[in-house]
This record gives sequence, structure tokens and C-alpha cells, in this order.
Amino acid sequence: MADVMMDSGQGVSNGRDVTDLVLQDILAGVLLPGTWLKQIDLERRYNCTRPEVRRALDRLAQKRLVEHVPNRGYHVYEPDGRRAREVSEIRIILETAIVGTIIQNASPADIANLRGLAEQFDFMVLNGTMLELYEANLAFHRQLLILGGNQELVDLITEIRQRTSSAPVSQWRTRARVEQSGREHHLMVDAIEAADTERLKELVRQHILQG
Amino acid sequence: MADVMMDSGQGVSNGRDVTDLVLQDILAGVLLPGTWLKQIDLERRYNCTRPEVRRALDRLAQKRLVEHVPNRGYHVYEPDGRRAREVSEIRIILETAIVGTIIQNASPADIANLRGLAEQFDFMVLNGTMLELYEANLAFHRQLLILGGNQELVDLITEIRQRTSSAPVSQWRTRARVEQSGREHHLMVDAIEAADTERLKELVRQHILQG
DNA sequence: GTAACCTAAATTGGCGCCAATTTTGGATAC
DNA sequence: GTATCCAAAATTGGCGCCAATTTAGGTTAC
Repeated sequence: MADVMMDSGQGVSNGRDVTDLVLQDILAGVLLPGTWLKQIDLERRYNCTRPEVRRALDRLAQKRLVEHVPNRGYHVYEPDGRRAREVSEIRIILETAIVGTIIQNASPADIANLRGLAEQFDFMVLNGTMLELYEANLAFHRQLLILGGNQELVDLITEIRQRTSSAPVSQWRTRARVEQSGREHHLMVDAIEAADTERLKELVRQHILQG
Repeated sequence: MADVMMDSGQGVSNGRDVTDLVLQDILAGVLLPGTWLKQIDLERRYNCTRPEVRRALDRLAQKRLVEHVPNRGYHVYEPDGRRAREVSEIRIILETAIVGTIIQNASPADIANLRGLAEQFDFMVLNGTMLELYEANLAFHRQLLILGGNQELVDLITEIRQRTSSAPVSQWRTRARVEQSGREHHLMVDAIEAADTERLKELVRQHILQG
């Protein structure tokens, strides 16, 4: 039970699963919305077998990151304004609902930890790839959510955050927006330190609405 | 081989996907928590092919309804007290967050529609199978959520509701509990009719906590 | 009598092949 | 010159086979 389990060990250049590789390329903007994902191409690109590609595509279709058209293939989901708005609304509901618990649970060590992750994000803005920046952002928010004390909620938000994959990439093109995000991270930590629930709620809300 | 004529292409007697069939059997309590799902057995039980079984198991593993142990197989998730509690908390956050919008959007026709679904649930308590009851309950809550005006949220709640599969089945064993659920449905519709937001919130909260 | 080891059966999981369907390119008719 | 139809190439998706791993049972040694 304590063994490290990896689904498919061969055919992959990296050690990771093919699903994650395709996912990363979608998030990084390499595979643009609308692109048809031909199985042959993916097979060659990720140096893996046909069944692995098919399983990855099926999983991504389940996650609603790609759309499956029978006998036609899979293509990356087009950004949908309505859906993006609805997902934002859900995130605001969930993430503002637990700020009270976050502030209650946050120890000085936790706050220092968060501050470090916020600074790491700032660092990646200057000297990091788009993917590293994305992951630094994810790490900060993940640590924030963990303080909410609901592991299931952490996983859920991490999951639905991926559903608006194309939105963040397109919005993050401007450096000004990213730098603003970095500042907001620090303001959030400040609010936790000051135990100001209402201020943190408003910050989280604004942060989500602006990507 | 000449006993049953089946549609070509799909090895399923029903028109539905194998994934749904396994899912329903888990929800109905036919496949109990902890059961090892041998591919051969499922192949025969649902009269389908090996790849279909494997795809279904992979999808259910993604949804965290079954657990995958490499080179050992798949087994139905054991009910986890902590997880069930966390999922309930998430449902309460989401479903109480939109009661305001529900009451705003509910037209007299919508209310009549909900009332009908609540009565259909009552009918199924007396003259219906466990599955029909489960689906009648799902239909009521789905219609309720649709009034929230966020399609993505409807899908999300429908999805996470399945994550505590074993809990409802075991709790629904007592008829008293089910009849109480039926009464609560009507009380919810009453609260919508009276446009009493706070009361509806409390009803939803209690309804979720009691399964 | 018990424990450890070894062999055989069963199960999982990767892989490639082939049929069904769609798309594309070109030829023909108007 | 353009539209329609047909054929060939490409792509998807279903299916079964075989290797790798695990499990169970029986035998042997202590």
C-alpha cells in the first residue's frame, strides 16, 4: 500500500504520465484551443504507444478539457465565456467560504510558509518559464487552501481550476496582470496575519475575477 | 450463441455505457465497498468486451469511486468517514450559496414543477425500486440547482454527490429516513414559495447532513 | 507439525492489427 | 468554369493475443 504507483512506465521520455504531458501542453498554450489532437501526432510527439494516447485523451475528455467527437477525434475545448464566468463564481463561493477557517488555523509558521511561496511566485515572474509560474501560483493557492482543513475541497478546487485552462494563459500574456497577482498574494498574507476575514474574502474575490 | 441477439458494435444489451452500469451497481449497493472488480467477471456480467471494462474502470478510478492498485486490480472504495464529512461540507457551502438566486429565479411554473418532482419522489418511496428512488431524488435536486442559473455548478454538485456513494445507500436502508427526506423536499418548496431565504438555507443544510 | 520455497494457475495490462467511417483529391458531366 | 460524384488515403476505434506479475496450493525440509 505504501508503494509508489505509476501507471505506465514505458514509452515516455519523462517519468510522468502521458495525460499530464498533454495537460501541461494545453495549459502552456502549446496546444491551442480548437486544435485537433490526432492520435498519430501525439504518439510521435510524446514517444508513446497508441493505447496510452487513447487513454490520455479519454481522461482529458472526462475532465472536459478536450471534446470528443465520435469518428472524428478529439480537439482542445474552445474558451467559453459563460463557462469561465460560472467556474469563477464557483471558485469565489468555495474559496471565500473557508477564509474564516483559514485565518483560525493559520499559525505563524504557516504564514511564513505562505510568504515564502508568494515570494517564489514573484521570483518566477522574473526568472521562470510560463509553466513554472503557473505551478508557483498553484503551490501558493494550494497551501492557502490546505489551511482550510478540508482535503477534499483542496482537490476539488485544484481540479476545477484546470477547467478554464485557456483563460489564464491568454490573460497572463500581459506582465502587468501577473505582477498584480503577485502583489495580491502578499496582500492576502497580510490579511491573514491581521486576522481580517472580510478583507481576505474581498481579496480572494478580486483575485479570482481577475485571473 | 444464438440465444440473444445483440446490437453490433456494442456488447451491451442496454443502450447505456458500461461505465454507467457499473456506477449504478455501486450506487445501488450491488457491488459493496471493498469488492475486487475482476475484469473477467465484469466482462461476463455486463456482456461486454475487455477494453470496455478497462475503460470503465479507469474512468471510475478517475472519479475516485474505485481504487486502482497496479498489477492487483480495482476495488470499490471503502467508505471514509472523514471524506464523507468533507464532501458534505462542500455540498453545504455550494448549495446554500445559491439559494438566494434560486428564490429570485423561481417562477410559479418552476415551483409547480418542483412540487411535482417532490411528489414523484414520494410515489417512488412506496412503489419504486431503490434505483428509481435514487433517480427521483436526483431529479428533484437537479431541478432545484438549475434555478441557480449556473450550469457548471449543477454538473459539479451532481458529480461530487456520487463521491459518497456508499453513504446514502447504507443510510437509506431505513424507511423512516427516506420518508423524512420526502417531507423535507416539500418544506423546501414551501420555503421557495414563501421566498424565505434563510429558512431554505437551513433546510438544505439539514437535508445534506442527514443524507 | 509448521514454515518456507517452488511451481502452476489466474489475472492484469501492454501492444498491434484490422474493420468502419470520414476526409480529401481528382475526374467527369453539365 | 463549376458542381457533383466517386475512389483512394488517412484516421479512428474495437478486439484479441501474449507477456509480466501476482496469488494459491502443494511439496519438502527442519
